[in-house]
Amino acid sequence: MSDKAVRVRFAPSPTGYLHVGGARTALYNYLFAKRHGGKFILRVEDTDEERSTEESMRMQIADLKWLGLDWDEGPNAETLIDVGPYGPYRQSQRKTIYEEHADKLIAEDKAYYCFMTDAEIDVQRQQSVKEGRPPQVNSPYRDWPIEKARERMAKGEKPSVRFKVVEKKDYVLNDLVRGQVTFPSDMVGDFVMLRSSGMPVYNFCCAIDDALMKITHVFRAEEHLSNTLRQMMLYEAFGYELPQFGHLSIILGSDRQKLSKRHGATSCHEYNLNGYLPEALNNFIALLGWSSPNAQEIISMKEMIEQFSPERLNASPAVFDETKLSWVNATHLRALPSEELWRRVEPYLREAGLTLPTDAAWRSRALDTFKTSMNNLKDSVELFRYVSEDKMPVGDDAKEILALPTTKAVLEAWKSGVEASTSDFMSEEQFLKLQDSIKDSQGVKGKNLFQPIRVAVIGKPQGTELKMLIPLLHKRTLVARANEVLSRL
RNA sequence: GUCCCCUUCGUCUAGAGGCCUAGGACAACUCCCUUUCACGGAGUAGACACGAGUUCGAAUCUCGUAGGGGACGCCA
Repeated sequence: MSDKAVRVRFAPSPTGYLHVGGARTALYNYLFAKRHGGKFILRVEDTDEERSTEESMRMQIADLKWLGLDWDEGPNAETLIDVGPYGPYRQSQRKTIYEEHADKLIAEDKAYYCFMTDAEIDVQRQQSVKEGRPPQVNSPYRDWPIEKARERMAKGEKPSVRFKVVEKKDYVLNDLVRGQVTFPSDMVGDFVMLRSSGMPVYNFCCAIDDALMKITHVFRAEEHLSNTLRQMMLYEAFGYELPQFGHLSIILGSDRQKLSKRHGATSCHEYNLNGYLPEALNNFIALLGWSSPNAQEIISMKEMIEQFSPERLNASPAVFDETKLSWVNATHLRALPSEELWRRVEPYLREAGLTLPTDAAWRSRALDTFKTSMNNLKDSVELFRYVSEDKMPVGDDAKEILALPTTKAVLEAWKSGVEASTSDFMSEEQFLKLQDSIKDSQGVKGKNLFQPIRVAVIGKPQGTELKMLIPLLHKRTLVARANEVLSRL
């Protein structure tokens, strides 16, 4: 590793929400920067005018913030105003930089104006494929004198600018993840640097920006591996120093195809909405392609920063396993102190419109009894519905219990017992005493005793322990629910 | 088609030539705890893609085959 100050970047294109694959790329870059006391830069690759939107940029920024992946340089999360000495950080605002670079290469005969039309390019490509060659273009404008090109431009024609691939040789990349990778230069044809619209193309601005922003290490997805050849050619042409590259394996869906929308939730935003904790998502995606040296499965951001090293990055693709994510999430969730858990759960409960007691002791008690059955924050809604003052639905699975010959008497005894209680909330001991007295007076025990009571409390025969549940419910709710069930008998 | 990358339990992975009778985690299954459900605890089952080579010795190195993925855009 070089002794230069570490500078890494995450460079998303703003087209929709942040994808989990992008989040993992961002995470690794962030971890590497923090591990080495370096800088983490956010650069927006918005050169595709058709698809890029500021709205998407805001969405991705919000997702990054949610994950806690804060950047040192780049657009400010609220104002979008650039922060840092190497701006602008949005490629659409760097056009003059790219033009100057293109002009330099044209002047040095390392690039040229190309007037080929889409149709001409298409014909060539098809011809190449037919002849078993790679579908590269051979531009007839490659060796045109510059004056001739300028004449046509003066007439209003808008050419693209292509890089001139000249020397036939091998480019050797020492990849941090894959080791030595050799690309023959004829793997690519003369590629476009500047579109006829004047907008630069990914490979061109990526190389220039990484160089100008003094990026030292580039962790990015595997699909960019073969792009690296073009970028190496550009670095060479400009005489810039090449950063270190690490090409990450891609994330697959359960069918082993590249993870995409049809696999279900793929954006961080959806996981956020569905009640996943950012620390859990970070934990889970980090382990898709990286492993902790001490085999930790549950790991905090702080620990990941301490432990992260590219040598433990895995080059083979990984399947995104929702079931394991769910476990990781549940584990993080249960480890949260109750005040913190309440803070996270509260928006979901509020959205569901539940009427709940407001005192802290009640909340923490409720959380303690429910968190073992929660896999995500959203699960809290159904659980808290039981202890809210709201009407509860009585499920079909309660029918069998309600049909028991002893049920009616048990529930009448239950109801009058609750009504006789002197406090608003029964204690665990009071409940146990009441249950015992019903057992004695009705001669019913076991399942036939506690299941009807549970139905009269939560509307279904299975669930949380009654002695935990009852003290969370106000007397009037208990009575109302007992009445509701009794009315069905 | 051409080039590049990848291949260890169902899934994520450990593994840097002898520590491997291949370890861990999720999931599955069994048992324990428990008047239910969940949590928790203890177990069981389950993998080196295939074929050659190198070596005293290969999951690990080399080559080939097969399978998967990526790139070959005026997308990123």
